[in-house]
Amino acid sequence: MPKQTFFNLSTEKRERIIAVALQEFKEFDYSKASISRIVAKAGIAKGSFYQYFSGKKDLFSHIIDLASEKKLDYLKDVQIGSENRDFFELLREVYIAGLKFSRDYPELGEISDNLMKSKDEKFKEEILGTSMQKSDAFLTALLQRGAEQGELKRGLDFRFIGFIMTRVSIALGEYAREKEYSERNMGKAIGDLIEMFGSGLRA
Amino acid sequence: MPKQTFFNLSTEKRERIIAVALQEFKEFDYSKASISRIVAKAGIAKGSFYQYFSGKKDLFSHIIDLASEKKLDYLKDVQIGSENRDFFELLREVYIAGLKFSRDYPELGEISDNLMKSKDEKFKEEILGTSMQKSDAFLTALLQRGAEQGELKRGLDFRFIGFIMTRVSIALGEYAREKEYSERNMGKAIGDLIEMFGSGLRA
Amino acid sequence: MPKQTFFNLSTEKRERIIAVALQEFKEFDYSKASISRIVAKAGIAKGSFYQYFSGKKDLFSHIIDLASEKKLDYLKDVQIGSENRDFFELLREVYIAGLKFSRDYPELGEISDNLMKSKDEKFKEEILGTSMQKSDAFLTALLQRGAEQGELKRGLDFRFIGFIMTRVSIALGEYAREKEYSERNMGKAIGDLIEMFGSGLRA
Amino acid sequence: MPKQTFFNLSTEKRERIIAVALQEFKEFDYSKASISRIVAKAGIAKGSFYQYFSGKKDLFSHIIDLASEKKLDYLKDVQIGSENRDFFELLREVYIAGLKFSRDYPELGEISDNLMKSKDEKFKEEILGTSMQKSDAFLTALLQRGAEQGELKRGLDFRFIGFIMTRVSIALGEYAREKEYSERNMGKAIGDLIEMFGSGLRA
DNA sequence: AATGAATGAGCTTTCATTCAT
DNA sequence: TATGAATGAAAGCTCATTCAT
Repeated sequence: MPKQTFFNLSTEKRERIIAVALQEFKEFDYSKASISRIVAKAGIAKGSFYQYFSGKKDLFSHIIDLASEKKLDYLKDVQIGSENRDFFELLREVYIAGLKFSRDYPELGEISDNLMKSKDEKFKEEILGTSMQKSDAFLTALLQRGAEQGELKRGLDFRFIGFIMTRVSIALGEYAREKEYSERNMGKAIGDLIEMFGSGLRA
Repeated sequence: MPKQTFFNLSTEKRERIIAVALQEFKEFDYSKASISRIVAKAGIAKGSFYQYFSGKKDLFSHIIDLASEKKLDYLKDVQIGSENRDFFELLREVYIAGLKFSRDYPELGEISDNLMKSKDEKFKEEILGTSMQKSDAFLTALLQRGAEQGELKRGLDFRFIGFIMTRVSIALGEYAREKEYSERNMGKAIGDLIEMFGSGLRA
Repeated sequence: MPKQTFFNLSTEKRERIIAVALQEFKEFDYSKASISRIVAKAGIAKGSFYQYFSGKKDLFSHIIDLASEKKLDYLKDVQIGSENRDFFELLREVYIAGLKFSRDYPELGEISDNLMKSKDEKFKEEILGTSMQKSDAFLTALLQRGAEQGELKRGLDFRFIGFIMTRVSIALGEYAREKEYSERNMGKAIGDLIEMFGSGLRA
Repeated sequence: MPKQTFFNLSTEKRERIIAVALQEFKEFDYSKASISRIVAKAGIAKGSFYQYFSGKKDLFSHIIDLASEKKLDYLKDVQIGSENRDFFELLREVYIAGLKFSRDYPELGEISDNLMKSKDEKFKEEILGTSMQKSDAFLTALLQRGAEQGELKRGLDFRFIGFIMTRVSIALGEYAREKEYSERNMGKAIGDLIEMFGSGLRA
């Protein structure tokens, strides 16, 4: 958590720092990202940085928090609650929500995806902390409910399928970023995906 | 490529060095991996290391080569050529081959998967070089053939589906490593996967 | 160019660093000169050095700049412009200026002379950059003017003579440093030199 | 001095080693020259090198000895002894001898010139040892004799003039190497030089 | 005599973090 | 609160020389 001093800053300065940090963490992975570069680009003193944040990890953690928060905003739109929703429809909406988040906050999307792919589990947990990727929980919960409502085949290992679906979600974001996918094509890709998950690829 | 001196080493020493390096690259990503640590653990002099390899990249590159080589050994078993093979059967075999590779060479598997997930495309290409992940080509070729033989639904974006299948393949390895999946469970997971790709998850 | 941080340092510290660096580059040639030794002698942290300079070359380059600057100060006293100046009188003054510079800044003199003698032309140009040894230009210009005003024998290869005169100028500095030449003897040596250049050594 | 083992080598091998070493010391100054590179190019084992020479310095020293020896051969042709030789004629011959040596043994010439220009007096003496640049002695002796025979102006500081003439001799070699001076132009340059030393440059 | 692997002190450079003002 | 100089451990790498065979 940033120190109070950070929140006392003018909005302009605070946002400037975050914007620069986003650029940095987008361009370089955590260990390569440089505090020196960040303070230089943000136009603040080195010492000041350490008055706002306890260190590099604190800043990164804060950014991941921002990402989780924003992503959750998009996921909130998915009306999971209502009774008669089809699982695959919901899944489509979850994927669409993820893509919209990625489109609107490309840096946040890329940074948090990269964290998700990180192999350093200890670090990952340290950073994600309690916020522990709500979106994963989302998918797992969805799957669970689908199973309970009998929408899904019996006998599947849902933990495994959940794991796969999460990775696919991340892959979807990557694909979108790589190919600069248009809204229309994104729809097509997601369509293919849902089709695949729903009734398979077999002719 | 390691220098000739490396290959002149006793098998014991050569394998010791590789084993230590595998541990290091498994634990740390490329930039954090430390030659100092490696030579200390392997019990060789710093200077000796540089008589064997031209540098850190050379060592890493060699390890990736070993991984590609081993993985290819496993993929060779997949009889893609024979006429009447069903696409999904082949896919299952490819996934199984990948998992067997991961089981038998867990460090190689993890290290090369991590490289595949790296966002530094330039570095990736530099390291993979010509060997350019034969396994990806494998999946894409498979998909292509399946489409041509009319085994797959029409209208799918195969580039996208290929991208997803590759990620899923990587995820499969990760899952296996994480959960120390038994042979039996691995079969189950792959079964679920093929079922999903084939006829979907819908009840 | 040193970084701004270097110029922000207290005069005492800045001069201490330069003094130590002068000693180092005087004693060792560029490639043998050691930053480790310099920081140790100057009593600063390794990291600090790299806050002041971008690297060894930067420091060396700065020292050469100082030398050029100082030397130019001395050459400015030579009134080349005035009409009726005899070439050999001017030459004497140029040599005297060089010697005074060498006397007042022996380390700068030695270091820049050594650079001039270096065979690594690429490195030389990189370091000298635009400042490209103003003193050489000085001698060549002088010679040119002398020739035009008919003060010099016809038919001489002035490029060659200029080359020789520059080397002699450097040799003069070396001689002075080696022999700890007194003011008086320096005058004598230069007198001999001018006599030689002017009317030869023949009895 | 090389060890006896070196002289036991076949002429072919010995000469190959020397040829490679010449190339190396010509291209790099002493401290930058690399034994590893030399043995690689010469196609001998590292250990072998240390059976021929006690170290880098020994090899370098041997090369300088070769240079002194060869140069002396050329200087022997200058008939200093005969009574009626004019000093400036002899000087011309000395310079010509030097240039011929440089032309016939360009590497030896460049290497020994570079050593002469070195600032590390201790190293220089260590290397030159007793052979202590016979050519310098030559020039000084010449000057001495010229003075005694009344061919030179009185009152000159001969030690200084000798120093200068030696440097000029070195400069001459450099100039020849740099400009790929033809035999004819070399003659012209030396002519200018002798004219300068003899009766000066003044019109 | 020949080999070439082994050595290790030394190099330049980086960077998150601390601390005095 | 803001500043930016100070820090030092650690990195990758080089190379003349030694040593065991």
